[in-house]
Amino acid sequence: MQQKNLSRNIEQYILSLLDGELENFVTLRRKDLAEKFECVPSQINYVLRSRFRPEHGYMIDSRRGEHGYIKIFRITYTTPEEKAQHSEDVIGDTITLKESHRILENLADRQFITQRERLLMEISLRHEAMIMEDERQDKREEMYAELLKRMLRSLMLIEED
Amino acid sequence: MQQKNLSRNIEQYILSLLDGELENFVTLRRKDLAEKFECVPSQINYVLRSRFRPEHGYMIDSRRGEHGYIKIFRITYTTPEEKAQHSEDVIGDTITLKESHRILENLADRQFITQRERLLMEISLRHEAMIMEDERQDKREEMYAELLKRMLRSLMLIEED
DNA sequence: ATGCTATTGATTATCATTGACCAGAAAAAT
DNA sequence: ATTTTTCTGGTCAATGATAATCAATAGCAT
Repeated sequence: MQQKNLSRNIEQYILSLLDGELENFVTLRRKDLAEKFECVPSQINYVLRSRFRPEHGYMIDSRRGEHGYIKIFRITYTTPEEKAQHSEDVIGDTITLKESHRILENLADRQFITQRERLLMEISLRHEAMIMEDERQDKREEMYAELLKRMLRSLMLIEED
Repeated sequence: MQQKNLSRNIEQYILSLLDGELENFVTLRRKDLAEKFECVPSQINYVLRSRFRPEHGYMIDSRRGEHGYIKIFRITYTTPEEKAQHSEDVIGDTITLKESHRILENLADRQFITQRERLLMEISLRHEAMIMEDERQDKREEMYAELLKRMLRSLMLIEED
């Protein structure tokens, strides 16, 4: 019997635990969680792997055997520089448009950026991709104009944040 | 048997869903929508691609597999079309970086855009300018990464407005 | 006739669930 | 002190359920 939105439910549960904590981490047992959600233990690993990695803003520490545990940390930043560095780490040296989209989605979900800002960045990336395709050297100013127009048009049509 | 105005009907349906929402987004399933309109699922992708891109003021999040979904965000207002038109008039068909800078400064002063948004656009324009200079065809992904990093780093480092 | 827009279906990619098997730590047995 | 057992959590591959992409047509407006 499959459950509905099992992964999502487990994710929400973990997040609620974190919110309830004074600390920025929560400790739990894989076995117990699996029992609570009536699923196989490896389901927990799947949720952690797909939703609680550093690129999502979390880190995991765990231990096996007797008194085993899983400890989930919410990554916090003390300085803006740390935040910036984290973004750079997540992006790496190369990135696809698809990966960019995923990152922006995540940042917007976590409210690090507004939807407007996300929109701007999506547009810029797409525009850049478009440019790289047909490689014209001249017409630079037309290109600046086009990009700026796209961005402003989008912004003008939306509400303030 | 092809339908008439299929894409347009789907577009209208999605827009009506968005209008009916208190939120600025709507979640739907591609499969269901395709069934409702008695068309192949990929038709939905066509509609999204041709009418709900970031350039149109919309953004899409989606997931595949079990409990997959498509989430459509509306960033745009329908009303201030004149505002957008005004921007386009001001920019014209060509523009220099210097002129762009002045326009953005002015827009920020008048609080049509936030300082963060202005920054994003300045960065995109400069980056685009840089790209056009040395004309390399490959290394696209490095370029996306570089632009995105610049934008995010900048956003993270400035104070909130 | 040409070029843009729309439709379709085959193929590919991604997400979620499950269970069999692997690895490590502590307790128990020797 | 060493070995064995037990009690954890981790990894991986198979499967099924979606959504995305791509290329081939078809329709339509100019």
